[in-house]
Amino acid sequence: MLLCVVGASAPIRISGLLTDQPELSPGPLIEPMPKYDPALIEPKWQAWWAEHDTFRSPRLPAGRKAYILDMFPYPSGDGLHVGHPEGYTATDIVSRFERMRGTSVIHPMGFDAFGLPAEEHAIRTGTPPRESTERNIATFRRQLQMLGFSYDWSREIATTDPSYVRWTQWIFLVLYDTWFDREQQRGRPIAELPIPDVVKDAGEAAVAAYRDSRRLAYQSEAPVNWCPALGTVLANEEVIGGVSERGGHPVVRLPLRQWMLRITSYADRLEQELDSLDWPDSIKKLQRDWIGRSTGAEVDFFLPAAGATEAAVAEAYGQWKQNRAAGGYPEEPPGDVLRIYTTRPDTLYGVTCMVIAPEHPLRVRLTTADSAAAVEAYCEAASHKSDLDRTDLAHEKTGVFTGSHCIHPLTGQPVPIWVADYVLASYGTGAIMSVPAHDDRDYEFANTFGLEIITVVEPLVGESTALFSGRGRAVASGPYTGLTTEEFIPQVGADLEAAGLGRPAVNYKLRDWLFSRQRFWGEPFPILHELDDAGEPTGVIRPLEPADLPVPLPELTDFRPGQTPDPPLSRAGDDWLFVERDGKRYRRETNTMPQWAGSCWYYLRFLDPTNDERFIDPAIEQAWMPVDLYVGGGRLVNQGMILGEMEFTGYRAATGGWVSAGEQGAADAAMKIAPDQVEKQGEHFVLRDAPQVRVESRAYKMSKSRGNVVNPDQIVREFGADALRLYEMFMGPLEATKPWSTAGVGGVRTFLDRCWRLVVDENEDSLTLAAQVTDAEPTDEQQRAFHRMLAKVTADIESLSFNTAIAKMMEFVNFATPQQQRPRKMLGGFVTVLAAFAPHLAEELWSLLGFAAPVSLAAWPEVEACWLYDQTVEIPVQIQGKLRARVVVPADADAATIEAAAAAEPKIAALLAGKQVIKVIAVPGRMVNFVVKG
RNA sequence: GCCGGAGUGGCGGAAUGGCAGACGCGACGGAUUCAAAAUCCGUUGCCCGCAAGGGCGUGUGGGUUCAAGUCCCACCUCCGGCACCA
Repeated sequence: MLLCVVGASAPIRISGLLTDQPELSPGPLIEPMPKYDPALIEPKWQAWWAEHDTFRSPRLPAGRKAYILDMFPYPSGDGLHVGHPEGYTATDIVSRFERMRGTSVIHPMGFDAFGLPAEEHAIRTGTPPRESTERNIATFRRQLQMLGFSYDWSREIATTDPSYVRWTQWIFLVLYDTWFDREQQRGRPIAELPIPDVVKDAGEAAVAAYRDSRRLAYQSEAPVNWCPALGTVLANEEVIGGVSERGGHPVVRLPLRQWMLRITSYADRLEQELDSLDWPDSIKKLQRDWIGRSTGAEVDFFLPAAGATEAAVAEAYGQWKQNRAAGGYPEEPPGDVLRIYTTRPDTLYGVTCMVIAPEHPLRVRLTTADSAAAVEAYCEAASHKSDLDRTDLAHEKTGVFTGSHCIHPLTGQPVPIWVADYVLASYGTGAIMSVPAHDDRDYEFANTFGLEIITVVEPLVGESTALFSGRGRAVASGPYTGLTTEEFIPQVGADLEAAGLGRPAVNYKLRDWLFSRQRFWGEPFPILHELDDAGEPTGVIRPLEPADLPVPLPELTDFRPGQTPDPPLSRAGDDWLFVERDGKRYRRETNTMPQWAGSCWYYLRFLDPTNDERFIDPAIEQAWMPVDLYVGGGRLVNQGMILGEMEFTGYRAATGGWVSAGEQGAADAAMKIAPDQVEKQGEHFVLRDAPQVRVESRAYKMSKSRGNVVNPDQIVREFGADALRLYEMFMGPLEATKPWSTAGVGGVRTFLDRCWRLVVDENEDSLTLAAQVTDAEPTDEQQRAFHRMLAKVTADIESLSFNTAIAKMMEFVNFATPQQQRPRKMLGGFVTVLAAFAPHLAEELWSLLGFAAPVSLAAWPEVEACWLYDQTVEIPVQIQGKLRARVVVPADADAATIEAAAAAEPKIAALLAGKQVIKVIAVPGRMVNFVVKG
């Protein structure tokens, strides 16, 4: 330390800015800088931290550990907006705080870099997505570093890195090679799938097909939103009112071969595991609703041959029932039945029509010649509606009669079959029995089309109404009449099962995940399609070997979509597209994976980002997981948790498992948010209902309402990074939606200026410690002020209440500013606390005070409890609960003492005179209340 | 429609059932200055009052309690999520 002491109590001149260690010198001497100038000190300390690897985390934690994870940002071309640094600053404060308390902290950052915007940019400009993505990442990295976040940058990853893509593709291979064992409730290698004898007997192709039907990753024909004019497939959100959001072009729903993930296999297990998770009930409920488990029954309705006479129908129906009674209920619905799912099999006698989804496979067959034109027109129109349109708008019921009937399995009566888009093809069996008297939607439908309404349930109490969807007692229900709903459902379920006409069933709102996109900028699938001699696909699929990974993206010059929904990769050169293996010719899969394929496991790769052997070393994972703090989106938690879970299960299955069964509960919850402080905040905080959405929309509102984007670069230039960080934390609790106010940044900047002046004399020409900075011991008053501040800030960081922590630091500065003696020891302690929030300024002040850098790794001060309590306290005195006076009493005075002191207070004595005191409540150390009469 | 969450000064927001409005912004006053900026020190919920003092105040209406922003009931408003899942 190059200090030149001019006089005992004279200002201390500092000719070097830092310390006496030459290797720590920040480089060229900076001109005298008596004013707080973040533009100088912030880059200086960022460079220092980088040079000294200040925030590098160990490979394995030593002692207490904290995995502090941020939202995985998509590096958009616009760079960071002011919404981003909020969560990032919060986690950075905790990271710095924990580090200073000696915790092993891992706090990484990376980029979720696949995605649509880069591709659209490529289409517009011809720039390859990789180029623009790398440029955008560079901007993001620069901006994040500019804000002084204490990331371990040596762990930076991007989902687009070939070394990362490799493992994303590898995970897919594991999923492809895994089936879900319902009995054991876990994934197992496909080779262990028991093959039924009937399948075995049918030959190798049948066995392969059977396996394919059980794999966690499988192909299916799923409807997508195809916009011919834009030449692209659109997400549901991009389709509004049947036309594309951009351009207003018509959109059709058409089935395309897609890759799916069989998450529904996990529905029960996920729901059960929710019980064991230590999450707020509201979040659990959200999750539970999302899984949407419902129980009920499947029932088959007999479909007579078209045009058969009444007698022939009766005959065939009788035969069918006999066969069913003998052969039981078939796994898959045969062609002669319409299978429906209902949660209320007790309303079977109230069925007045059947309704199938427009996409129902039997639709064409069930449509009679007379009705064909109307049904076709209806379904054509429905295909132009996205799922969103069908559900979003006013639920006006539409539909059309197919012209045919089925036979009621209990009454033998014919029931008309309609097509209506309020029935979703993707749920249950895609067909329902309509019971207008006891279902809102069916009631509306029946009213719209003048269908019969038959009441078969009456409320247990009160009057019967035209529409009653509650539970009650059965009427007009044949042998079941008189049963309550609770008795009826199991009874009829058992009867239907015995008769082979139906069975109890469970359904989920949760759907299997669509895992493929017809896009360029995503991970290619490590899958080959076998071709025959004519070059046509044989339908045989061959996964690549792990050694073949990563499959790179081909070089394309034209990223534009084509006239058909063929993915851009199908236009790749032959050298990429066609592959030979074992003398057979293959064509690569040309779909790509969705953005979340890479982003759902980023938190694992951070722990072991350069591992070439595995996607993560199990020992490392076991040591660092679970994530201790995550401030980000609930939606991300949803999908992250569940996909993470699914991949984990697949992973364990594939590798023989390294997580013992007993530990699964804890390890499975990949995004589990563990530390106590989060629980204290409960749902208000980290586990907000859908914080990601809220954060995004907040940023949107901020920028929209102000008419321009608030750019962090500009704020940092004007006020400094420390001021921006502090502002984001100070304006309110973390979970609240806060409007951006540039004036508020000025307020916290003033606070930082005041911190600066506690240490530096601004009136001198050169950088000079303030004359008040001394080596004296702090006074008792100073000790009290400091330790109270310290205790509050420490507790507030633990509960993530940064706004009140900052308020307390401001109070401390307000206290310290007029102090004529400001002991170096006290200032050092304050700067240590400040370092978690405004690290650049803190480092600078720390050095100026003569301590060895970095304060970022200095020990967090211990709270000395003896300074937290006064000898005396001032307590309120109330009469009838109204504040009338205050008295000063010893802090440890008992109830009788303070009561006496209160009664003796002149004003109280005057008010009590002539009144009868009925009761006195005296709480030691808190208050006294007199209850009087008269 | 269903499920959450929230309503406190001009504004952002504090407040284990025990002094409502910490802290900051804004506003006002003072010191400093030739003057201003900056800085420092004050005042600042509303109403009545020269003052001492008093009254009213946490979306609305009830309730529990010696005591309610905080707990209970009903309602209003806003925000968020889910939403034709049979």
